Amino acid sequence: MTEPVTFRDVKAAILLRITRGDWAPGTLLPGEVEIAQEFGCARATVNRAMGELVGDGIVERRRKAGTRVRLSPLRAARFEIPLVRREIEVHGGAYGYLLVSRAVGPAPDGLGTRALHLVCLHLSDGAPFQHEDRWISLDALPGAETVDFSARGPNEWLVETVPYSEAEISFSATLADDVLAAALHCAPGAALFRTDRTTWWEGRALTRVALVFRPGHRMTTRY
Amino acid sequence: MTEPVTFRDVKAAILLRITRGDWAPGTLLPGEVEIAQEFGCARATVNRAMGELVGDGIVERRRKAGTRVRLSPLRAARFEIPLVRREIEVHGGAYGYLLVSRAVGPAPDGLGTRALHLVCLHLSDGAPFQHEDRWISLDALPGAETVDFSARGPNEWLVETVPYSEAEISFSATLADDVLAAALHCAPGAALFRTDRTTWWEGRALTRVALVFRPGHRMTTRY
DNA sequence: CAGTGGTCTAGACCACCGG
DNA sequence: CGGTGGTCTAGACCACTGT
Repeated sequence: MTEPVTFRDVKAAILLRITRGDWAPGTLLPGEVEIAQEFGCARATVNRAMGELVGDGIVERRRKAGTRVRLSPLRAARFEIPLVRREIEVHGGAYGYLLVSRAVGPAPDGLGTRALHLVCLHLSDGAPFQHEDRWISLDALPGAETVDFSARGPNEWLVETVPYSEAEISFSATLADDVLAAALHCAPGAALFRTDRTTWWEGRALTRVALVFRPGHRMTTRY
Repeated sequence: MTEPVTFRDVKAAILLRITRGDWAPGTLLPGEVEIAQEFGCARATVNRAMGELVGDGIVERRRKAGTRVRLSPLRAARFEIPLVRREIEVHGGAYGYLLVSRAVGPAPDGLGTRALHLVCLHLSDGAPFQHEDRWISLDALPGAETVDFSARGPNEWLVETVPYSEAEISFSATLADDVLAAALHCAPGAALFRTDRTTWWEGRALTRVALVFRPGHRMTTRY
């Protein structure tokens, strides 16, 4: 018996030809049957390898047209969005939490009629790490009104309560106003990294949060 | 003939049970054979559906142990990193480019010995959109020294020359100093969104770039 | 219309790892 | 050890879409 050819073998071989320049951007690749013959494997194996190359943004495929090397490779970066507690603990810090304010009132746009407004602070080794300004829709999550958020952050409660939801997230830069500067122990006018996230479940907006990090924070990934 | 059950059907059905709470976080799911029987399909179909759920961070699988709903769902966001030109044109702007300065000198850390230092500006409808400060290793890419970057940005040349490379990217916030403020037509002290990227090919660092966007820039995605 | 990729099936073998 | 998922195969049908 000869070793079976795995889809990883095929993927690596194809990728090598592309990165080496044998198959330049725009090139039309041979069909699946032909490649399968060349490698001595089943067409399904080639199909899986190609599927991954599509996912990696290396090639494009269209029925009848065939498979082409993308003209310019699709650059996509994947960021994991950890819970603050985990993020701090992974970096070796001791996690701390502080509820700054809590109020119930009319909801801001898109969150229904009534909402809970929470402001909290997440600490690493006692020093401010992240400032959280959150609205929770009481129309969608009435239970939130009676939860005690003085010892544990709302994000942890939300993850338990509605673990699988849709979200939109955006990154931006913001200036430290007096409130943020006081909370994060930095100078007013500092540049801060900011994350905004809105979360839906079954089409209803549940919560909207603005997270502002202490100065110097970075989000990093490889691709 | 009855309709064939697709892997999408299976994935959607499983996902529904999880989001509905029938299968709470931590639950052990039935084995592939059992699910295949329930849905009246081949095991391979279930396997593919489960594979996607793993990729989406919904479940975890281990041989012998079986498939479990993740305790806390893995939150990951995927951002596409477009060429500036495309990013501007997609938003309906007319792309413009300006080479601000060009110099050859000793390379900064990690880029070898000699490097090309370029500063450029990318414009949308004539207004500054992004400031680019780039180093290109002349050890790794000697050809860059003779390229004319006065009419076209170095990113476009790089994409053609080394289309498939490894990169590390990070996002942060930065303050507008006098140079940035002048380039981006904003007030000194404004908060600006910044991207840093280092690119390797076959283990050698090729280029390092800092991209600073005009005030108010956001990076957004859904997940 | 015809050629390409997309998917399903039924069966098989195997690697891994929990009990 | 034995049960689970991981993968390969050979074959088939079909959807899409360029020519």
